[in-house]
Amino acid sequence: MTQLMLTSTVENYLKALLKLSNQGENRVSTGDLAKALHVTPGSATSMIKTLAEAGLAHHKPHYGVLLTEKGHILAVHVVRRHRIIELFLVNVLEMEWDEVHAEAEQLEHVVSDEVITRMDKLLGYPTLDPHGDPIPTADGMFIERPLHPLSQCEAGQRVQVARISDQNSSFLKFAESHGLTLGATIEVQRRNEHAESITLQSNEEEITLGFTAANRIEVEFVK
Amino acid sequence: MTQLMLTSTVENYLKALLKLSNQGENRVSTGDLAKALHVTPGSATSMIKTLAEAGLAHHKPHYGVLLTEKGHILAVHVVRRHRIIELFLVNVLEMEWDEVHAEAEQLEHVVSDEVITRMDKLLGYPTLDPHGDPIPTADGMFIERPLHPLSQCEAGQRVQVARISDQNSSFLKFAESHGLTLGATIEVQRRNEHAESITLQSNEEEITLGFTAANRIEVEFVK
DNA sequence: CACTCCTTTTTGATTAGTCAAAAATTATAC
DNA sequence: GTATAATTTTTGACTAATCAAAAAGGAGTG
Repeated sequence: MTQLMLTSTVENYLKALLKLSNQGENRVSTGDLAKALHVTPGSATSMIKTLAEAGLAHHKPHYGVLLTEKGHILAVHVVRRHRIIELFLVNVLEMEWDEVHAEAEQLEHVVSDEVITRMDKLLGYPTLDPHGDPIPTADGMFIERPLHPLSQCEAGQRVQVARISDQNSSFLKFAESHGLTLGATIEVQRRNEHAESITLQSNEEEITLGFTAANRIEVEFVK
Repeated sequence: MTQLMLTSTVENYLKALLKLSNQGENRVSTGDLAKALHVTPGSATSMIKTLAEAGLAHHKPHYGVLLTEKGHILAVHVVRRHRIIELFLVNVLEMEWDEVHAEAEQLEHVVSDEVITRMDKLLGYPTLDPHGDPIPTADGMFIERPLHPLSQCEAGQRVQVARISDQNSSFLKFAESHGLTLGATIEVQRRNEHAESITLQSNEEEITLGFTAANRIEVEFVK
């Protein structure tokens, strides 16, 4: 149980582990972790061992990694900082929603709890960040909404955009320019299973998205 | 002229060099630099060589260091970021003036120009930070005011506190608790050259400061 | 079971920044 | 002007994080 500095690097590994363990089965493979962080598998292995020694992750060699409770709590707090900062940059500093991710990625590692507390207060204790992602509470709770990936919606369905979980600035710009912003109401015109695409009516215009793109947009049904 | 990453470490060396070259004669000694940054002289020497190779400092071995124009510009920009952040933390996030220095010390290395520009605008293009230090303009100009160290004021003089250039939180708390805040008007009661102290009337109370403490407080004369 | 393929781990090297301690240089004192 | 003190530089070693490439492990196919 060696004591470990919570460097930016360590925090980024924790965040990636949290994200990856929530999609698909729980255990995270070294390869997936390495890809998510743009490092070689060897680098990932060595950091995994470091995290395990510090009691932040369980590691069964050749099988997979998983955060411990301690590691999970730390990771959630990094996510909380990130999302509060994003919302702060948009609501207070009036930055564009597509440029705040990169900025928050830097700030999340250096901003103190004191500052996060004050931002949270100034923002009125928000529950969602500018992309519709839930902001964990100060004691580490996520409030998840029952949302549906746009890629799985049927023709004729009227839905409301609730979350765009892509951090790529150009995708966000594209979405916005076609009326796909949080809260916008759109209607699914048709699906094409062979083309793996879905066509929407949004903002007086028709737009077709591939399933993978549509998968990154989550919606609520509108009756 | 090796290209150099502007890491936090490098920026801190540049900032320290800027500060030290403005007090006393221009050249900065390795020892003073090391002390300012709490590193050993050997560490300072090695970073000085790195800075010199990158064209950010001139180094004459065993004599001293000095920033080049390029290094100077970079250093001033770090100071600008620091002071805008400090003011932002006090004015927008309502933090205490004594706790913002440490926070800004971290943030100054990661906040983007975009964010600084927006903070600057939101604050109304300020010229002074919460401690009365001038904020350099975006093109690197300092607007210095003609101030006088409190330690050199004569008995009977009425003065206004204009700058408290100490980054130590407990000193700032102490000053504030005795009415020594920016803009406060105080009167010098007497000096004692042997005791190296100066006694002031401030806020209905009398307070005596040693010359070194009083030296960190700068004032304007009030007629 | 044996062979291949893919993934993971290990090994050895590299870089930035640091320290401790030895060596070199400059400054001070008598 | 030589000895001593103080400062600066050099040297060698260490840590965190990384990569490239070699070695080891596991899974699937026949």
